[in-house]
Amino acid sequence: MTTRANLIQAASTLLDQGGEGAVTLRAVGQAAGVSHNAPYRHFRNRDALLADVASADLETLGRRFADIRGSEEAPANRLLNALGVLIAFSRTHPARYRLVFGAPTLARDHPDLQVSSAACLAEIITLVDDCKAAKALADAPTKSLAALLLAALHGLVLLEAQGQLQTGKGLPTLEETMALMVDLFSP
Amino acid sequence: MTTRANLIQAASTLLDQGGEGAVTLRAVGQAAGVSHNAPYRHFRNRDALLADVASADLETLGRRFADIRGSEEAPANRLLNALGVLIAFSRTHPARYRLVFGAPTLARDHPDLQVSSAACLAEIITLVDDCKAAKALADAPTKSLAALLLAALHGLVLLEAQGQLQTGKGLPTLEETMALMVDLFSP
DNA sequence: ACCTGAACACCGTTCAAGT
DNA sequence: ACCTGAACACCGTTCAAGT
Repeated sequence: MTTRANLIQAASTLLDQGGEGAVTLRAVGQAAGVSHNAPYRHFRNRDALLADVASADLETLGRRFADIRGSEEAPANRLLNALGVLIAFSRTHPARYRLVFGAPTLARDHPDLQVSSAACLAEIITLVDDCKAAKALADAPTKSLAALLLAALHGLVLLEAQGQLQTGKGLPTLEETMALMVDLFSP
Repeated sequence: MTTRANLIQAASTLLDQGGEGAVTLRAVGQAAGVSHNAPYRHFRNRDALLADVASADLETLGRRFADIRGSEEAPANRLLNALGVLIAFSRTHPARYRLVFGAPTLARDHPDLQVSSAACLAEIITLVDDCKAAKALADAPTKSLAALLLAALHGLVLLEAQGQLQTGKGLPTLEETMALMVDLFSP
């Protein structure tokens, strides 16, 4: 493993364990077995390291979406499965999820991250297009539908994380609420 | 003006001018004309100050939603107007908007903020209920519809801020995309 | 090319002291 | 009760120096 990959891995682990605040360059360096300013040989600064962590996660998610597209499920279920992957990721890696989908300032300043983000969004757009072709979604602009679905999912994740969406005990889960949305978007 | 109100105001202004990173207690203190640790007499720590800034904005937004509910518009337009208020706020005060709707960690640790947030969400729920009564929205659970609308709006704001939603030049605005969503949610 | 240790400026927070 | 100045621990970043 290259030092650069080690640093990205260390930052990911720290994000999972202690949130963004725990990702100090000193902690990252120590976890990767280098000094606290060795990262500067591989990333312009702390934000650039975080942007690369986010890009790596977006590429992994994009590959999983592509796999789902090739699966045997019906188009609407493929779409729901992809959204389910995002929901699961937001629960197992909340800080990394927030970095990927909830850090607009980071994306604005790092074109590479914008590219990864656009590629991931493009996978969702393809899944939505498949649904439209199968008459499983209304005939509205694909980009608008995809943006609304992804946006709603992200907003629900945040509402849940803020405690505004008391889930459980008979109340609908995020997955069920997204299924409702897809249903309402059906023709 | 009380010192406490001065500090909240100073923090709000700093958020608007330089984002969350600009809100150091030293800068807040200086802008309010007190020392850099005077805030500790009024707030437990920096996060508590930020939570109070967010609560203040949520109360202002809630009052505006209540006004909109009492307006002469049709229920669906009242709902769209309320969503428009949020979109406008996200554009004129992006950092404050992010604090209110995109800082789950802050909300989790500050019950007061959760209460303000729930009160604001309750206003949206009322507007959705009015739409349902007027047959302007499908007969799905009100809470789910309201959560989906608010969530989608928030997600779109973030996508736009990340540059993933190239708006303008013929492409739909956030307001138009939300109008599409409300339309798709109509019976 | 990659890494290290020292150093700098900055920040949140605490504390003893003042009125 | 409210405020201040000094101090502490921590952090991102830079730099001179090492291999």
